[in-house]
Amino acid sequence: MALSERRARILALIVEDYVDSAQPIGSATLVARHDLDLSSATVRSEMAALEDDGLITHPHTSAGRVPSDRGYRTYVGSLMNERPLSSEEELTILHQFHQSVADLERWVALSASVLANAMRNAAIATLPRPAEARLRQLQLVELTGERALLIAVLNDAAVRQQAFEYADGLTQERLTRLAGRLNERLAGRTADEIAALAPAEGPHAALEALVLRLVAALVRDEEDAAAEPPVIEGVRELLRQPEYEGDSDRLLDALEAVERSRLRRAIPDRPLGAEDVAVVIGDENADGPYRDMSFVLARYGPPGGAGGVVGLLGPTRLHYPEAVAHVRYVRDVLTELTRRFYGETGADAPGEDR
Amino acid sequence: MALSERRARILALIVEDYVDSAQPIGSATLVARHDLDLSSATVRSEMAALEDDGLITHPHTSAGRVPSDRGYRTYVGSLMNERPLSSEEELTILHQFHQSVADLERWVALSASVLANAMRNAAIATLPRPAEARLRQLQLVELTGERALLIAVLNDAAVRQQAFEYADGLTQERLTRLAGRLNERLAGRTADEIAALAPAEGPHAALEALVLRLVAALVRDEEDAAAEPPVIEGVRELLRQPEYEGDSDRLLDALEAVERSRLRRAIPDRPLGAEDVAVVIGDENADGPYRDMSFVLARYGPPGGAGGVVGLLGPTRLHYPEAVAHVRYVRDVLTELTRRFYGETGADAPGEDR
DNA sequence: GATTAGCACTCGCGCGCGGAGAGTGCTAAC
DNA sequence: GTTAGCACTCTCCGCGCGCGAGTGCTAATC
Repeated sequence: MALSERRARILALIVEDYVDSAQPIGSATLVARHDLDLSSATVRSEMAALEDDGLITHPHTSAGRVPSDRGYRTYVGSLMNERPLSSEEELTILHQFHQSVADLERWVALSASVLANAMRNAAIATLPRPAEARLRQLQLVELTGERALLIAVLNDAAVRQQAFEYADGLTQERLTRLAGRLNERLAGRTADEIAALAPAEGPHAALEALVLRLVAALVRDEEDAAAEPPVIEGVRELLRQPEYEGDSDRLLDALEAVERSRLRRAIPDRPLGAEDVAVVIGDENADGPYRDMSFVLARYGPPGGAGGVVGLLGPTRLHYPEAVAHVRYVRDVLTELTRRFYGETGADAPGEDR
Repeated sequence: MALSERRARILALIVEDYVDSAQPIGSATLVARHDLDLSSATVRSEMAALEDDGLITHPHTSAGRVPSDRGYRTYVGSLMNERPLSSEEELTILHQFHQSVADLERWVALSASVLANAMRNAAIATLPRPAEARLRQLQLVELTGERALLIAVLNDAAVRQQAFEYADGLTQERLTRLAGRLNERLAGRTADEIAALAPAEGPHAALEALVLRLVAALVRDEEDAAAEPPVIEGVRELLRQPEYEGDSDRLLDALEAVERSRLRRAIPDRPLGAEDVAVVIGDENADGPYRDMSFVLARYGPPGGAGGVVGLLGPTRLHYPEAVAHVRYVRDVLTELTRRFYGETGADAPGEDR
């Protein structure tokens, strides 16, 4: 079903004009706008053929054409010209990162914010997750004699905490000693390894067992990419898109789509490691509210190392070339920042392949 | 300008009917619905008087009456019957807390969620802030030889972290020793006290000075109630209210109003300590997007101790009696949970008055 | 003097209609 | 294969109209 060059050109023009104008594109308008050496009648017959191929549709008989999801897919897959960012655009983006404080969590949120602003759509980003979570160090802090706080530092420099109760006389001294002993045994271990350990015999066995259980759970959570929902920015930009104008129902649907807990389930497994920038269009999405939206996603972080996902979310009517270019660039910036944050000799050195 | 009993009764009925139906209330409807021993004509003249007093208005000449902000204020201030929750309702709420894990942050979010569900409106809650932040313990963890992580546990059991760089040979051993020394000097101190300390003389003075600065900043941040924006739940419930139906512009305005960063500035200083449950109606709000919304807020947490704010956000057309009752009850639950979390002998004992 | 019945009047809302405009699909000629 | 021409289809928008809810005023009643 290879498209003739002319037909492909027309599809591309329809996509681009429609993305710009949000109006169905008629044959005459198309010819006029682009000074085509074709009559509108010819364009009409090509359009009819494109419609037979399922690449464009009619909202109704007497309206212009609109790309279908398959039309967008074809456009993204083989028709569009990637448009690398100008160095000016790159500088504008870099500038925003340089103005921010040196904090990875802030950077992740900023990435989404930058993308959202540049593309006038919603953007998402997940906090980095290590390829493999290992405990680096733990600390126990007495709170009240019956309550204590377990603090775990993981190999990716994340800090997790968990309060717990233990009826039987907690003192800071006892906790500090226990933490010291456990650190010797647990440092550098994964959740599975920690869970497999038996507590040392002795008067503190019960407390130690409790702490072991909690640590194992914290470390396991850290590996779970779905544990923390992604940040989302630019919801208002998204909802201001013409697709939602005056249509409160669709607007509320979209609002449901951008709920963080829902996004968490919708995105993470998508852009598999190597893939450059993944585009998921309309009905390629499994979950209902995303069926008329598109994701443009990329994984950031050094290969095999700690990483997350960053990208755009908008109606299927997206400026895909710009979107891909922006996501790629922001991803690269974020990868570099991640690498620098964890140190060049990062905890998760390249070479481990999962 | 004391209202006659009858006039007050009519105002109350208008408020209640309008809150229920979201439709302007006409004189005849009012009489019919409540079997009043009055003719619609009498009610009409009372309505005219209420309108002269600025307590109700007309959307247009031939429509029924709608309470004005002042009307709501009068109703809330002296007309409404407080409606304590039934024990059934209380149980439903308690049940939701008991099903959740024992984590204060979770509880705070849950409070908002419970309120939002019960009242079909948005609800907000801020994380507890101590009346006075003191350092409990700190820990230093080496990351890469040039980067390290500072972890501070505060008296309210909050854990804060901050990565930092130090060019000159960081080893875990050196950091652990420094942490031990600093803990002896800093435990129980406030931000100001920490900032005033001079680093000990010696080879580690520069590093110690750096850490001191960072710790002081972390502790100071903790006292700042505005540091962390409130959680918000039930946005969709709010936006489904009839005031926004089919009116995308108002809907987007409301969406702006529920942005966390905006809420942070809009709420915290409001419900001053002792006040029971504070109601802020419509144009009593200073910030634009809240001018046609109402807050029902309460402070939670033991008096003088760590606490935050929890409450409702909805259109001015709110079920105030139910809202106040729900906010009060959830506040009480949250206060109790906070107290229990920090221990009965909590770090911030009652008696300190700021 | 307060209350009420009666009535004219107002105004928003929903509905059907008609014309304009944009665009299509088909056919016949180039 | 391409194009001019044309009939046809639909949406959108403005208009007028009648309905219904509700008001405000007046005059009669308790």
